[in-house]
Amino acid sequence: MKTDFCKPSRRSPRDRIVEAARDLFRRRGIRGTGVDAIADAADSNKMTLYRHFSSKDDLIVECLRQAGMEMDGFWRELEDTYPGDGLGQLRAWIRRIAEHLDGDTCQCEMMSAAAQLTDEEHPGREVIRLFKDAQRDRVVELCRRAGIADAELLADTLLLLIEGARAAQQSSGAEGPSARFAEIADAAILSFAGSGTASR
Amino acid sequence: MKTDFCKPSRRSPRDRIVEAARDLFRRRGIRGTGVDAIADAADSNKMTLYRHFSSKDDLIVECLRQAGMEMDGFWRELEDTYPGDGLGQLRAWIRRIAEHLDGDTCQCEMMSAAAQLTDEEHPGREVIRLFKDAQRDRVVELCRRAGIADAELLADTLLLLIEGARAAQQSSGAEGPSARFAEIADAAILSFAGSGTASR
DNA sequence: CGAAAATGTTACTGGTCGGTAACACCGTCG
DNA sequence: CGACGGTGTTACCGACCAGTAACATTTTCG
Repeated sequence: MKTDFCKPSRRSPRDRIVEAARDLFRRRGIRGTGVDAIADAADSNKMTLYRHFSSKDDLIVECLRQAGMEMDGFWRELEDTYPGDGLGQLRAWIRRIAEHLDGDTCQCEMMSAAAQLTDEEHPGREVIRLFKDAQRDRVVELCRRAGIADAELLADTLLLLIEGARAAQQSSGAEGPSARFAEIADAAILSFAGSGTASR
Repeated sequence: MKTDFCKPSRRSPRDRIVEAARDLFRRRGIRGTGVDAIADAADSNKMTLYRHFSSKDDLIVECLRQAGMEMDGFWRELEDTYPGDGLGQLRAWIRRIAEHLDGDTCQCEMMSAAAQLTDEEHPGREVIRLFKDAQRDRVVELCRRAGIADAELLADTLLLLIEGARAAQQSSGAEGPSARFAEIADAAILSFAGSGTASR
């Protein structure tokens, strides 16, 4: 039995390290974050870190994997909330992103990581690629279920708008073009939904 | 009189340093590029670099400034080619960006720099902010001249699509959503142009 | 309890990086 | 010529950083 009644927030060192790493990577960047700082922020130490991860790159990959799994969880959550309702899920997705834009932390580590892992051979890039591909497939499927005629085109449009909103947030700040992201994305959906709805 | 007939490509060390820095920053990232590598690539040396720039950050700022000036030149070029034709300039702008997407180098250093300069106090962030604001104003003006009713909304839409295309290029590769950027952007312009044209 | 596994602590290595000092070189111009 | 400004070369400093070794401590569990 775990005696976690007095330290309920205390998870395993490994989990704390990954959590701390993700936080620091978001705030200070991947290259700008040293392993000592990660271990320190995780209230652990460098040795324990290197017992769980063979290298910093290994830790980076794990962080990206966890970020991807969290997104998967969100997708499932959406499916549960709007079962079979592609349009509802699309809209909820957009709403969620718009909310998270205002937050200080750019929720999607994938994009900023892609900008920082300049080495094309970095193992993390494969994780990013797989995630993006899966995300695109999912969005295309949602568009299709929403009865959009050219589902791929709307999906790509929305994906571009989303990545753009995140990027604009970083370069132009919250008052820049990203401020009207939700409005713009909804308009895109509307214009596609109006032009053609499939059979069922 | 300068005897530059035998070395016409040899510009001043300062120019070569900035050029080399911009190239390396694009390819290996800002944090991933050391000053030694820059001086070396510029066929110069670290001392000369530090005689022209007080620090690496100073050099970064100069690189961003030059990138901004090049874009200004492109805007003027557009105005000369399509004088007074907002729609033509918008379309040419999109075409140009789409072409540059395929290239190996992400032409706009501003965005990737924004992702890498995690320090909010970095002097380069001010340059980026100013550039983005000016760019937005310019695009809004073009939309207005194109007779778009809600010029700001189309401008923000296009800006999001463009930033998104660049970001998607980095994370998903050239075959991702960015492949259809031009198509999507043109469709956005069309949908706005159809819904309302101003007086003159 | 007692052994084993996991975790923590300290100190270290080898390398990189931003930045500087001292000095030598080389063209220009008076 | 000679002074001088811009440039190149070498060596160095201090800070940081990824990763490791050796040892002490705590936790887990039979």
